[in-house]
Order: sequence, then C-alpha cells, then structure tokens
Amino acid sequence: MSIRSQLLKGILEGCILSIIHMQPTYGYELSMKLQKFGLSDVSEGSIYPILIRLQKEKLIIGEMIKSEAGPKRKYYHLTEEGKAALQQFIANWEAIKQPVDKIIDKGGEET
Amino acid sequence: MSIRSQLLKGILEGCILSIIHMQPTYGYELSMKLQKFGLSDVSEGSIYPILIRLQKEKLIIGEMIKSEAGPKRKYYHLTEEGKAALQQFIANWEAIKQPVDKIIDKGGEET
DNA sequence: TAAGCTACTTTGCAATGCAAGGTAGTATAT
DNA sequence: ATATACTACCTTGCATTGCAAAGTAGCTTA
Repeated sequence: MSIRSQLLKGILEGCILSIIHMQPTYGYELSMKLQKFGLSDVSEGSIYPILIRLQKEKLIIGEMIKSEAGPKRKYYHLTEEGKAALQQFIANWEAIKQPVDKIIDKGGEET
Repeated sequence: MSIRSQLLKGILEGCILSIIHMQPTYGYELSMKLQKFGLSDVSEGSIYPILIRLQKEKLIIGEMIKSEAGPKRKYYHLTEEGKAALQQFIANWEAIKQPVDKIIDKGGEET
C-alpha cells in the first residue's frame, strides 16, 4: 500500500462526488478523470466499491446505458442528498486543510 | 466515528511530525497544540498510538523528563529519518491538495 | 481525604484504499 | 476464424489508521 493511500482516505469519496456533480460519469471514465486531475495511482479496485457504497447511501444513482462502441456503461449522477454530502465534504476539507497548512508551514522548514 | 476522522487518516501523523519538529513536545501537550491549530477533536487515543508507532519506526525519540509540576513527561524529538519523513509527508500533502482543490473547485459549485 | 488536573497506556472496533483476480463485450489485426 | 487488446464492470481479503473507552498513577489544592 502506497504512502499516498492513507492520505486519500475520505478524500477520494468527496472527489468522486465532485466529478460526478460536474457531469454524469461512469466508473471507468472516473479513473481516467482522476488521473488527469493528478490523482494518478487510483485504481478501479478503489473506485467501484466507493460507487456501490455511495449508491447504497443514496448519494448517487446509476443507470446502465448502451455505448456506441464498447461494453455498456453505468452512468452515475448525484441525488439531492449527494449534493448536500458534497457541500459537507468541501466544508470538512477546508476545515482540515487550513490547520494542516499552518502546521507544516511552521514545522516543515528545511534545516 | 466522526466524518472528519477519515479525512485525518495519514494527515495526523505528518502534523505530529511537524509539531515535534518545531520543538520537542510531549503527548499531552501535542493534543493541546493540535487543538489550538484547529484540529479540535483529536483525542489522546489517537495521539499516543501514533507516537509509539513513530518511535518504533525510528522517526522520533522519546525521553522521560521530570516536570516541575505534575507527572513526568515524555518529550519527543525528530531523528534525521524523521526529518526526511516529514519532508516526504509535505510533498505528498501538496501532491494531494492541488488535485483535490481543482476537483472541488469545478464540481463543488452551488446549484 | 477527596477532587481534579496532568500525563501516559492499552484494547478493540470501524472505515477505507487497494492489490489481485475475475467476467464479458467490442474492435482490430492476422 | 482466431488472437490480441481495449473497454468496462465486479468481488475478495488485507493493511492501515483514527478513535472511543477504559485504565493507571502522580501531583496539587481544598
């Protein structure tokens, strides 16, 4: 397990909600979008379980749609609950980011 | 378990390294410093296990020192390995923060 | 003597990312 | 036709980590 994995805990879920909020997205596409954004080592083994969980929690809804080229795709979109959860995630993220930045700014100087 | 807990995973360890890097610190003091920085709900049950782990990994060294008032305190300071680990953490943190900010900036707009 | 603070420690649980492996449809090349 | 590669989905089991809860013990003050 990579060091980064631990940092991603709790973050991935919010990122996935956010990407789906931009536009309905299917799992495989998600992994490529995350890569483009710079979260390069996120595998499908991380993504699909999260999608299933989010759907159980009724934050997203998935629909199988035929693809013109290739296997069928399960497009997900946010529910109203999902939108609320996304806003909550963003608030939590900001509430963590600021203290952490302050802490590493003071303690992380090179010696 | 609070929602924030998940976001803290992997982050707390780096923050603790960073605070100890500013100045040798003991466990109880750490919990108060984290509070002041804004990580308010971090309990001792989170901190001491991390300190023990960091010492096992030889990133920090603890020394019991008599207190003028109250029980003895175990002051921790960073090893060279610990300083390297801190720099590594900061790099990982930056590498996560930027993509996440980009993602929630685009997907997190209110509707 | 009691109460309250300081300070450290341990146990066991819950949540989550991920490696690894699997299934199957489609497209392209040989 | 057959093989290869890509698309796309799903599942199992593990390792890590934060934390609630509970405990131990010294010091200070009333």
